[in-house]
Amino acid sequence: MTTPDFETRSEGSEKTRVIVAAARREFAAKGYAAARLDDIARAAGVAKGTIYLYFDSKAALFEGVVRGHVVPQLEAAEALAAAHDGPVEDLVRQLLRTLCENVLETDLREVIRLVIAEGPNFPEIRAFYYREVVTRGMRLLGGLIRRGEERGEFRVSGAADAPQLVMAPFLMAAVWKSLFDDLAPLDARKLLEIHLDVLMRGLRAP
Amino acid sequence: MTTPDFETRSEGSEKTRVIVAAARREFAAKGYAAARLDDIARAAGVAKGTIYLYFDSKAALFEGVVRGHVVPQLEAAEALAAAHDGPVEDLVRQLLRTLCENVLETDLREVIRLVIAEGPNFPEIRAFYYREVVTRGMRLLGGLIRRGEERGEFRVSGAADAPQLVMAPFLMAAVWKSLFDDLAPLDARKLLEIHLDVLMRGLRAP
Amino acid sequence: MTTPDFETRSEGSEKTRVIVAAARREFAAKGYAAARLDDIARAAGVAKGTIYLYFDSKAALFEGVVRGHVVPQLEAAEALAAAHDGPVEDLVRQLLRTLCENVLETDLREVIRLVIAEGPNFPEIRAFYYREVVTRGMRLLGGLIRRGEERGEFRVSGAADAPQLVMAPFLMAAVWKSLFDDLAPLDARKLLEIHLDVLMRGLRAP
Amino acid sequence: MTTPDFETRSEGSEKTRVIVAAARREFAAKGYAAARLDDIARAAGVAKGTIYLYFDSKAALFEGVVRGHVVPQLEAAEALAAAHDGPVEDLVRQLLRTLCENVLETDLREVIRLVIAEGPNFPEIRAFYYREVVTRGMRLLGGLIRRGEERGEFRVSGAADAPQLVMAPFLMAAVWKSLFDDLAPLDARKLLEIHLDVLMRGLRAP
DNA sequence: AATGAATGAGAGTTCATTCAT
DNA sequence: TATGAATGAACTCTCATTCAT
Repeated sequence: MTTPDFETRSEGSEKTRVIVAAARREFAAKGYAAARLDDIARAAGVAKGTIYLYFDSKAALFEGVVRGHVVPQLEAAEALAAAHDGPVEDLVRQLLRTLCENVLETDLREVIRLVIAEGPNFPEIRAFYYREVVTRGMRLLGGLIRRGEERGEFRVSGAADAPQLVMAPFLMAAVWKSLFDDLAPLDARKLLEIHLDVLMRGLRAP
Repeated sequence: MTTPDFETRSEGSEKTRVIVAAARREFAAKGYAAARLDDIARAAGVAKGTIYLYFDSKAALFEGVVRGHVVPQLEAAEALAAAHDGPVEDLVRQLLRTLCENVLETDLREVIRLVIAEGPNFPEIRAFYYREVVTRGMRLLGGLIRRGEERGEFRVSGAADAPQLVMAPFLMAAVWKSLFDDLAPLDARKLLEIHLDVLMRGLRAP
Repeated sequence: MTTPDFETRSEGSEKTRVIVAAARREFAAKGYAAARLDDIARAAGVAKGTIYLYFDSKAALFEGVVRGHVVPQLEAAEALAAAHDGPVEDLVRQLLRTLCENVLETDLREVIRLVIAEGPNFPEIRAFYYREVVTRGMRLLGGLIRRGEERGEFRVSGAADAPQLVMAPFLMAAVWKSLFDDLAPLDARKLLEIHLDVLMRGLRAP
Repeated sequence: MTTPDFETRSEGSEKTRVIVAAARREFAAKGYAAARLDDIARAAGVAKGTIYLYFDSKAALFEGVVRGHVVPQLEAAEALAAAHDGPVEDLVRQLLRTLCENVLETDLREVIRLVIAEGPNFPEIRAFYYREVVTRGMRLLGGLIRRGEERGEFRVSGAADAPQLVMAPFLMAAVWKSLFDDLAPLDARKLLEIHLDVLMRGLRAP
């Protein structure tokens, strides 16, 4: 009757994964409110009632979607950073390129839009996302900038306290591709390359 | 089914303005689907049916919200740019500061979040926003960067073709404040100042 | 505040007639429930509120429609019968022909359909119609058949007690033309002529 | 939006039959527009939403009512005619008596009134009724009259082309009983007997 | 007398959730 | 574990009626 705990849920069964994947597609396509459990069930190839064996509610399913797909990306980034040795610039470039490939150019970017869209209605998702994604991401990037300053690669600017600036064009690209790509396709890689060029020149020690 | 034209709607009557303002607050707080016309009517101090004297449907009301409040900001920016004479850097700084004050620090920033959130469900709003806001904004900024290059202020980089980079931290701040400000308040002005410092250093001619 | 009485209402003013005529068209086209006062007002060239100066309610307006247009037909028939001297058959033929021309082939036949359609919801209309139209019509026809029997034109059958039989094809034609005329046009005159031939042969004394 | 096909709907399930029966009663009592789905659901002993599992809309439910209950009557009549051998007069008398018993004296006669009342608003119902009921009925009766003429029972009159005349008193009785039976009860059998007497005398060969 | 903006009760429809099988 | 028929609360939208002007 109760919902299996998070581990069970997100890694337990193949069926869970199928449902979450179907839910991600429907939520991304219609938004939280307009997505129908009927459609999610059909897309997942299960009966509607079955979803309730794995998730307490539509809201819990939505949480499952957000939880299940973003954190791994960040963990990969953290691992990359930990392993890296050498110029910070190279690492930052590599991180953004990887994210571009794995997120911007897949439907994971829609999960970002969903968090933006539904955040105010889902305090727990907002808090989870802030805690598990935003904080960790900002800490990672802030640390890299500081490392660059210490290595003498970068001049000392306020940027270590504003790591959002590194990610801002990434967010811009995600939003653009979600909203306007049919009206004006965006070459996200190119945008990010120009961003990195300008940013690095702006950060570099004289 | 169709929306009365923009002039009629947004400037027609005091009542229209009251309804749109109430709708903006409700949509911002709950999102399009979860906002209830009952609440909008109550907040506007009119009866539910009255809304339908001014708007054909909930969707049309939402369009009214988006249409009515964003374009004027952009027009102000265009006017500022047209009137400006002198270093481009100063103008760009002034534009972002003005937008920060008028949008980021008011509930207009919620309209941006609403467009992101509901865009996929409202092709007309998406198209309108792209046409009237995004295109015009990008054209304005791209033109400024090019002007800076011609004036010898900026080196020639690809940035004139990626004016999104100038606005990206603005978008980031808008999203952050909408989602996380209670968890981690963001000083948008400071973020934008650091952004401008780094950006200008990145753009400036050697 | 109160509604002017029936005389005032139905004969008092030109405006009343205009409203009732517009109402008849709308009720005939859409039925009572689906007809909108907005449309009736527009068709009558008056404001919606004006209708309420002449009629207490939508129901009262509907009553006005039924009252105002059927009784005169019957009175004309009664006058014709009173004035007639000669074979009953001729008179009956003339009556049906007149009704055909004045009712079946005008939109008055829609009023008949409206009474059938809405009767159960409007006890007063039903009672009025029964009292002022049906009873009088049946009395008239029953009297004519009896007169024919007395005159030796007709054999004595039960028909004087079933005057509905004379009118039944008239009702049939009214309904048919209202429902099926676009699918299968009915020549009401011809139908009535055959009816009269068969009927008279059936009634005639041997 | 579309209606599931006839077989599925009217014979599919017991539940369907229960809903349609309840709907018939409510529609007959109030008319299409004034009947409330709440009441239909309560009368059927199901929840309001359940109706939508079986019918796409109120209109589809109404179609179900009309479709489900009239055609079988006609089929019975056709079977009777096919099986009959002997004087046409006997068969016609028998047909009308059967219809009187099965339709006029049951609430099926209300379905007829509903078709008259709502036909103009339901083109599909009108077309269905014309095609499946009216046409077939007229063909059947016209054929019988012609058979009578060929057998020498009837003289050759135009009646074979006006089979509506046979049914007209039936329609009259249906309408009368629906509208006026509380004010002036009609003995439908008696009316039809007189009709048949007069009609047969009118049709018979000299 | 006439207007038409405003009202608000009421209806059809949807869909997350439940539960007997 | 899995199903899907059934539920009923909640929503948007309509429109007869009112009333200040």
